[in-house]
Amino acid sequence: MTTPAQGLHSHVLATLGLAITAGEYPPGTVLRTDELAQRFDVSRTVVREVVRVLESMHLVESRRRVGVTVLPTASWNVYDPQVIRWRLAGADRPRQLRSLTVLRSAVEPVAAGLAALHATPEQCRELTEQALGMVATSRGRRLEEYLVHDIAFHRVVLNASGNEMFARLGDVVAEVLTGRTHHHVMFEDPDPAAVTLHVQVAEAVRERDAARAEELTRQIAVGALQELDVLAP
Amino acid sequence: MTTPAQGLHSHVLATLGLAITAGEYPPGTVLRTDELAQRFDVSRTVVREVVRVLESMHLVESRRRVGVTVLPTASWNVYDPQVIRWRLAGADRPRQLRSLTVLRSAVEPVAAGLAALHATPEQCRELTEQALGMVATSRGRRLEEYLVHDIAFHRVVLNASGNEMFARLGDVVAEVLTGRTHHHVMFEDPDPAAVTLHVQVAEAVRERDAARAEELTRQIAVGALQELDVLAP
DNA sequence: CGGGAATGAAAAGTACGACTTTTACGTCAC
DNA sequence: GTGACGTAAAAGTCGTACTTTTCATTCCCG
Repeated sequence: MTTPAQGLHSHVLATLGLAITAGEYPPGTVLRTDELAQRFDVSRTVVREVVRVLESMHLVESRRRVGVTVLPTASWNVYDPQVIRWRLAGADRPRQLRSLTVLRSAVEPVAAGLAALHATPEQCRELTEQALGMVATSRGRRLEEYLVHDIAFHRVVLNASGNEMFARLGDVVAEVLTGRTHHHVMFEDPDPAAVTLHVQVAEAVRERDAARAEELTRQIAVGALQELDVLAP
Repeated sequence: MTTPAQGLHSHVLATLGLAITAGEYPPGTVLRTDELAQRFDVSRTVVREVVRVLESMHLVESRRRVGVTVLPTASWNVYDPQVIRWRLAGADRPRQLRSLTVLRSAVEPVAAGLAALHATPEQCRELTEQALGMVATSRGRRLEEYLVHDIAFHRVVLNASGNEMFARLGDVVAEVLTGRTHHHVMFEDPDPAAVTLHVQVAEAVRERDAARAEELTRQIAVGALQELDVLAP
């Protein structure tokens, strides 16, 4: 249960962050720093630093004479990669996967369209390479290898879009894809239609066909959403 | 230069965060906690807590025997509202506005489509009300009032989408709209076409016409992007 | 002359204790 | 019942002492 931790701070932060995002402390719950220090057997100094970080993620709010109050989900920094990781590791992983997939379905098509306009030759090459890698590993239960190419592919698209906000979603997409793959108990091979679409996106980007790249990526997104509906209706 | 600050921590955090995001410390710059403590005339405790928060935003990295290293822009948590605010207040505000507007153009149409499916009657009412408010204040240089309605409108759409990730972009949109309005020196009235589109989006959502809501919102987004191109080509 | 191990020191990490400041809450007078 | 007031609880701040990690220099041996 308790992570090894290379540093007291990390350990306490991970434990508390996970517990809060998992809903173990309902919103409104108040924690006291002294109590936490005692519970984790660390100094108040360490606890205070952890609380400050949690506060910057809007998971908690610290007020004098009251204590550290757990905030409602609505105010959490749900874009913080750390928060995303905690939530994906916790109880409402399905809900979280759905939210993130919907976000992907909005962002990635537009990113692909922009990538078609801005991708460097190097990025085009990389894109094609990853797409081919997906093809090569799409049969014979080589899901782990497939996943690597899939993640790399989407990361290149997001980076090539030239938009910094899109680029930073690379980690999120990686988490989603990883979560999805590992959640399906990894038996079936990936959808052949999806594989083909990825190859076509690489083509469209190489040919600078923004509209086509966008539309194809939208189809990939639709597929991902449908897959979710099948899994958790 | 130094913010008033109700709390030493907030003050130091705001000052340092702003300085770093403004690029005053190029990536690779190392700061030492003792030095910072001296500079701000606070204890090392306070500085350490600030550094921990900055670290959680991936603005800096703290390593033993080395110090606190400023990280390159690519690793910053650009979705952190605090980081967004700092950057919008700083030097590369134009770049930042553009990035965020592109993000909006990807997200809001999809959100509007979902809103058409999920909006409660109360949300529909609110949407119509804000759209009408925009119409009422769109003439006679009542830009401040117009802005309030505009922000409220987009916030309702994002919330009504039922997707938590979208909902949390409400603050971002608010910042973008505010920044845009205040940056145009506030003389001209808003584009009448945009006003009409907002009214129509409200209609489409009320009538549960997802495709139309999405398409209309896409047009709003296109308008916003063009506006940017005119301002900063 | 080169490379690897021992050594030293610099800076962050952790701990503790004392003190300050804010503020929720209960009390008492009106 | 309402409002002023005092109390105490908890976070905020500080200073200091100590530990741990790790970079860099040096020195020894091959």
